[in-house]
Order: sequence, then structure tokens, then C-alpha cells
Amino acid sequence: MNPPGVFYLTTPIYYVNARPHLGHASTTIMADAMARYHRLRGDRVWFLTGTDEHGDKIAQAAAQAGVSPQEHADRNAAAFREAWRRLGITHDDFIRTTEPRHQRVVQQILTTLWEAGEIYLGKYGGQYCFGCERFYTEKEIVDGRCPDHQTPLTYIEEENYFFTMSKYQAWLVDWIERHPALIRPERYRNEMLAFLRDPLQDLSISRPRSRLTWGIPLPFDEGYVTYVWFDALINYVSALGYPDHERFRTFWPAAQHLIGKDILKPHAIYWPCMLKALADARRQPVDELMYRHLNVHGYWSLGGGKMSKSVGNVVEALALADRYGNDAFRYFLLREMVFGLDAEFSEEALVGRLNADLANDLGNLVSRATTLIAAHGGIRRVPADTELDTFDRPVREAVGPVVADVEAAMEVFAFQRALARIWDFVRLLNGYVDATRPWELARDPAARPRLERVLYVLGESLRFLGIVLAPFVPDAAARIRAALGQRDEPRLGDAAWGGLAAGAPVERLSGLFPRVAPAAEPEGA
RNA sequence: CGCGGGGUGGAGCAGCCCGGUAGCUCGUUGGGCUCAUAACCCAAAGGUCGCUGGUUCAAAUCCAGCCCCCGCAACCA
Repeated sequence: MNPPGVFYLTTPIYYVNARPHLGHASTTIMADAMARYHRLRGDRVWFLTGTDEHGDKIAQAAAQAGVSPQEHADRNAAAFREAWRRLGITHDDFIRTTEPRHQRVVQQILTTLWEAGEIYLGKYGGQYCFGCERFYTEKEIVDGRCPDHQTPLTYIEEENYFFTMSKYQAWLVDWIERHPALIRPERYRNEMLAFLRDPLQDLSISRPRSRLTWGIPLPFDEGYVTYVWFDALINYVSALGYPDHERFRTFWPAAQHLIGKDILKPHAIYWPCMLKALADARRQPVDELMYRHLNVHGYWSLGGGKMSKSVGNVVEALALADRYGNDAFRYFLLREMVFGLDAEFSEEALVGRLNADLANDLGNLVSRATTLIAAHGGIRRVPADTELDTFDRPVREAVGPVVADVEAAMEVFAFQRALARIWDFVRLLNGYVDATRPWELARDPAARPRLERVLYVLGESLRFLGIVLAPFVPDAAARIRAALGQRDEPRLGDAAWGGLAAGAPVERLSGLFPRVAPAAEPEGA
């Protein structure tokens, strides 16, 4: 096992324009599993999530709802908090971009860059819709008209502030090439390198107050507010107390971001350039300010007609956590998606995983093993390694490689591989029970030593599972540990053979994951 | 020639970067077991790895072309 270290992980800050849905939950659950995994390793962990609360859309939505933008943001931010509470998310901090601690840092960074000459006033022109109060790109325009209002667009020019992003293009390409694991999986790294073959534009970072008031004012020009990315991305450092707080000094050097593929470009291009400019302005080596890894996951699709694509049902997907339990929901999301690729979400598939993997394989194993142990005198003694026979030894010897493979998988956010590996072990154990037939051994007094050995192997294996499963199905893992009398915080270092003591209390644990009826197919609905 | 991703037994997927008997889960069939949540274990059937051509002793894996499907195209995780 690698030595314990420091781990800082962020989710995107979610735009409070929408209620929490499957996508948000999925990202946050992945981050939570990762944070729990690192805590299990003994790392010092800081896990950040939060909400992005500025911009046109918020102001408009608030106006429609007849409340102030802040009230609207408060309401939706609370909805995110509540969703994470219900899902058992263990974030250490929740940042909101309307908080003073954030606004202060945004303005501070803007000032630093302004004084270093990294921001200039330029002209921005484009097709503007007065109804939508926004510009449209060429691709969005339908027959020269606004795709929303169907009205003609007007070409207008306005002055805005720009960040000198283009001048960092060569540096960025070089940096990405010299840090192969910066953006992962590799497909997204390749995508960004391909994008960087074309010239990079400078980044518009402001909007005039006449058009947008719901934002952070530019410290050097009262007539403008900060536009999206210079506001949003900075949350990752403002939440740590950039630049001087001890928390920033501790955790920022270990920073990893987790994002969905939709916001790859801002995180892979804008953000590194911003950090580079900031490092230069502060005459600081850039490697002190760059994040370590950008981890990019794919999307869930709700296609197949099994679940409507309407927003309502996307939210409804989240309700499946209530129906089937947090652990089952988490397990499905983590097990079903290959990190980086898209995956399909359906209630049928969730129920399938729940029944096959959680109920049949794991739940049933725990049930039969604890029943056997409890029925035949518990863990009487710890057999010496030399006593283990050809049935016992493969179990004992599987433990080390399982941990090693889980560690390797988790290093690259490959939750699916980690879980598949743990389930290899679960299946191995089910096979072990069938092969050793403890119920028969129990009928033969002469086989007593053999039976005790089998019960020990089972108990020890459950103890192991109670630890390695903790990041993925925390509630179930805790119940397994509790059934073995383990009340302390689990540690990955204890996921090695030989930790169970003679006389350890073992209680029967049945129904860890009850089977559920297959989801009713809404035929013709 | 906008960019990117995908096309692998009935279903869903891994493998492809670093060529060398095609793997996993579900489903199906047969058998075993009865400790266990009608769960578990073993075995079997089932694949021209989208198509064509090339490189190679050898290609799902590398190269070229083609055909389908899906995203993105600067505030959807």
C-alpha cells in the first residue's frame, strides 16, 4: 500500500438554475466514494462541493419566480445540500459563489491579474437577442433568428474585458505533454491536445452591468461584473482560503478535480491558463499552483424509452435512491459506468444489479456465513497459516491482490474495476462455502478442527469485506463490521489476513440487501 | 473534408495504447447442494470482434478506406 498522504478532491459547483438530478448525484457520489476511499487509506482528505449561483439565468429564473436572485439561489442551494444529506455524502465543505469568502478571492485574483497586465479591455461582437438578453453563436442561430423567440437577431458590439489566454497556448500544450496523467482518461487528454492544435482565443471574462447585474463586480471597473468561468473555477481555491490559509497550503498541492465531460474545456484549458498567469504574476513556480489531475467522467443516458428524457424523470431517477436505498443506488452508479465513458441508466438495470450482485452474491454470502459461524460456536480459535489447506489457502491468498487491484483501480477513478475485483472475491467465497460444506463438517465430531478453520476463514473474509466495501456501500459495510463486533473506523491497513481474534462475537446478519421484485415495465406509458 | 466517441456470442459491457489460444455480468440449458435472501456452486451451448483492403509468422488489437449509431460545437454531471 502506498503511504498515506494528502488528498483534495472537488466536484463541479452545480448551477442552481436546476434542481439536483441524476447527473449531479452521480458526480457527487463518485467523489464521495473517492473521498471515503482516501480516508480509509489514512490520507488527510478535503472533499469540496458547492453551488454556482451567478449569471443571467439565475436572475431571470428568480424574476419569473418573483423572488430576488439571492433568495432563488438560497432555495436551490438548500435543495442541493438536502440531496447530499439524504445520499449520505461526506463533503468537508460546501461553497457557494455568492459567499463573501468566495467573492473576495475572485476580486483578489482579478486584481492580481489586472495589475500584471493579464486582463485588457477589448471589443466583443455578435448576434444578440434582446428577448433572451444574450448573444448567440453562429451554430445556434436558426435561419438568422433566435432559436427561442424566432425573432431576428441584432449584431451588436460591446466592450468587455479579456484574459490573455492565447499567450499560454504553447505553455499549456507543453505542460499537458509533460504530464501524461494530468487529464484522464486519456481520450479527454487527446481531445484537448487536438483542440489546442487550433489557435486559442483570449477569454471574455466580463459582462456590462447594463446587461447583467447578478455577478461579482470587477474590482477595477464598476461598470462590469465577472462572467462565468472566472467566477466559477476560482471556487476550488477560494474554498481553501487562497492564498494564505493553512488549509490552502496543505491541500492545494494535492488538488484533483472530478468533472463531467461537458465542462472539460474550461477545466482543461481556461483553468490551467488562469493558474499559470496567476503564478507568473506572483512570481511563483507554476507547479506550485497547478492542479494534479483532472478526472473526467461520461454521461448517463436515460434512453431506450424506458425512462422519459423529460427533466421530471431525470429528477425521478434520483428518487430511486429513496426507493432502493442509498447503497444500492451508489453501487449501481459506481459499478455500471466505465469511468470516462457514457453509460445507460434504467430502473431495470438498477434492480438487476441490486438483485444479482448485492442480494444474491454479497447479501446472501453474509447471511450464510454469519449463520454458519453463529450456529457452530463462533470463532473459536485462529488457525496458524500452516494449518490452512488447499481450500483455505486460495482465499487467504486472494486478499492481498484484491487490495492491490482496488488501489490501482481507485488511483484512476476506475470504480467499476475496483468493484468487479471485490466481487471476484465474493464469488470465490461463495464457492469456498460450497466446496468445504461446513454443514456436513458440523455433523462429524472428528471434523471439528476443520470446521473451526472454515468458520475462521469465513469470518476473516467478512471482516475484510467490511473494510474494502466501505467506500462504495458504506452502510452495508458498517453493518457487516458491526456483525463482527467491529465498531471502530475502518482502515485499509487492516484489510490484510489475520486481523480477526479468537472469540470475536459474530451475529447472524440476514437481509443485508433483500431481493426486490423486478421493476414494473411501464408498457405503452 | 468541423471535433470527438462508439459498433465484440440473445442483452449490457471489458479487452484495443504495449499485436500471439476472445473475457465478464445477465439470460438460456443440464447437473450439484440445502448453510443461505427460491439465493449459492459446477458444467455446457452460443461470437465472421461493423465492412473491405493492407502490414505481419500472427490483428478484436496497428495502418488506410468505407458503412452505420451517438454526443459536442464556448454556462446541461
